[in-house]
Amino acid sequence: MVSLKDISVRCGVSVATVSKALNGHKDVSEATRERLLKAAKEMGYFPNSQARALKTNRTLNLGVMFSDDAGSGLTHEFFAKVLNSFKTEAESAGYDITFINKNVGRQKMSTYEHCKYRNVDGVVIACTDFTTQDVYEVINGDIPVVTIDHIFDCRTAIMSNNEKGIEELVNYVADMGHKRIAYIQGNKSAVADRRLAGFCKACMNKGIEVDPALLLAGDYHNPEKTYEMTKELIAMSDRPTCIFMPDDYSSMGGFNAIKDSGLSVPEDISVVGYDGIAYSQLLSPKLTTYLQDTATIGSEAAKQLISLIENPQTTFTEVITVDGRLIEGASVKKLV
Amino acid sequence: MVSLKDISVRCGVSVATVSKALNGHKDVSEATRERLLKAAKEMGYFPNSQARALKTNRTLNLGVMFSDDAGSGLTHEFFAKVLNSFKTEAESAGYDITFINKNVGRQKMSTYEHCKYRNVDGVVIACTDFTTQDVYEVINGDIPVVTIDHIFDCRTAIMSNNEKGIEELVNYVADMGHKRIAYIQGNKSAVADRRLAGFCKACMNKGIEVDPALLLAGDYHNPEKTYEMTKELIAMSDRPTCIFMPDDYSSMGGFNAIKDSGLSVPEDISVVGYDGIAYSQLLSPKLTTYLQDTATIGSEAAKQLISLIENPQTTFTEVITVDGRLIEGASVKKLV
DNA sequence: CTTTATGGCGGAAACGTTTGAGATAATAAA
DNA sequence: TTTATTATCTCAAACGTTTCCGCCATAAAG
Repeated sequence: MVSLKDISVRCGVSVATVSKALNGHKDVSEATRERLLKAAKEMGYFPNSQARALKTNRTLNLGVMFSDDAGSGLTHEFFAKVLNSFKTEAESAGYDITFINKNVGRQKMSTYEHCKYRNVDGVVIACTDFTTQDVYEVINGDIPVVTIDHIFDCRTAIMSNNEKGIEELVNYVADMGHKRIAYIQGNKSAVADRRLAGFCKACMNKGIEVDPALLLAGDYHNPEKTYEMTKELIAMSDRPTCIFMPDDYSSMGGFNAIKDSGLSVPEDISVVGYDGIAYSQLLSPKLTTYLQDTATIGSEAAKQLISLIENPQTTFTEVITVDGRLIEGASVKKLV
Repeated sequence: MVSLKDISVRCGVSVATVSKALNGHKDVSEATRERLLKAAKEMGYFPNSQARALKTNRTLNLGVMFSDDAGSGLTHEFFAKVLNSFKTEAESAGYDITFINKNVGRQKMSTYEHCKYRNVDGVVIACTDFTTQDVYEVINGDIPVVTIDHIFDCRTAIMSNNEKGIEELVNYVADMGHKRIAYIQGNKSAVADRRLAGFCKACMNKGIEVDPALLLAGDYHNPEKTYEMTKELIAMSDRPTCIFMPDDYSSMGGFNAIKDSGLSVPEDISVVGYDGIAYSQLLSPKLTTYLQDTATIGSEAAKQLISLIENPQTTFTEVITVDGRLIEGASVKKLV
């Protein structure tokens, strides 16, 4: 690999001058700067990121912390889309991304230690259990952090507007004439709490009674569980006319439960999802759901994180809320 | 951050000795080694990966090169699963992974230059157009490379056994009594070629005529296109009794086309997919498809790549074929 | 008792950068 | 003419490792 030294000997200047020229310092003449830039390009020079990092304590690397359990993680469309957008934004600012985890390799280390070892400039935490020791360590550490869909004190958070999303769905469903609305919730988490709050609030506003019997505890991303819950709801004496599923993916379980009961969507029972994944619009009937703005969530997370990194003095933390958009499918029937 | 030097002054030995003790060199007594290890642990020492990389020219970082266009990349379940498995295997060997691309950040650089800049120890290439300049540069470079689902001379490749997969599907369908089988292919690529070869071969073996009119050019991961193609097939005077879809995701388009034509699966027309994604088993009827062994593909890619890295002398390149498994759903009807 | 091996350790250079402090020369001000 | 200022560049240290080489004991061999 061609180094600063190679350029310096070729051009008859010192290494320092080359470094300064390439980094745009002002104490090098325009003439030599151009000469050096030209030589660097010709020789195919690229800075050695490790050497630079060693000296500057900046790696231009962003850590991504998430749960790679089956069902969440990379194969989760929401996370994949957020990550993709995060990646694009980060890269345009010159940052690369590295997956951070409890590395079980040669050295056993915690997630936070992993961050330190790799010297990431910042970390984004998403789609994971936020109540673990590993997360706390990172949150309490001295590395810039942005969280997605979870709020910690003194840390910037990007929040998908789950409350508003559910509210819009409730309003839509209510306007279609539904009164008995069931809600199969996702697993206990900040997101689930906010959705539930939105659900109750919107129901109140629409004058719809929230029957506790219709609030079931389900799981995100778990069609089997959702199948069961849906069956339970169907078996009820005064069955709901509409079911809120934990998310689009799970809703497939709900669809099947309904079908297996000899009923159909939306004639006999209406269904709404959440997420707006691609598949939801390939179903028939198309699913009425709430599309989370993953592009904005990801890019905003990257922007905020980079801002924290590049302005270390800012102790100011923000909570940024990202709205989504209701997608009207054909899974909710208009009641007379 | 605590460094070797910190440990050395605390324990009254030289930096060199600490380094050697921690790296398991033999020229340090068992007594001092233990003393130093203990101190290192107490002080919370972790090696500085950049400094180490600078000296050893090994970063313990693996580059992942893929296409992040919409439709492929992270949101593609096949790739996501392969990546996840690759990641797990790599991490257990102490490697982290970094996404490699044409970085458009501060410095404009090609993918290969990006590899050099980040000093990745090796690169895996998957799910991308293998005929681009960017890929050639990497293939012809001096970094260890493993490719997935594409074979280059002198480079190790992991191949999902597409040929066998299609063959098994054809055999299954033939055994169910089908004679007129249509095949909507994916976009022109090595994978598509192999699948077509498998298709033709298996048909011959089963004594089934391959009607060119039933071999349509479609796209992978494109339900809309598949919808159209399926419509065309349905409109034919002597309509096929079974359709091979490009992949499971696309098959949703096929399902909808059939439904929209007032027909149903599998009563009127049978369907098989490819990939074995989670959704395929949530459809009703469940899709008969071929599950690619993404876990093995990913982990094998990592193992091979690491082996190439850690045994630099081996000029030996392999092509490793990974079989999958047919999943029998209910989308193929048994003909009398 | 001298030589030779060996086990344990330290010195120091090197990897490729960045950066503040100095050096030099030219220019401007006094 | 002297002094101050500026522009341009070099020196050298530093970042945290690894590793070759050499040193010094002690032990084994002659």
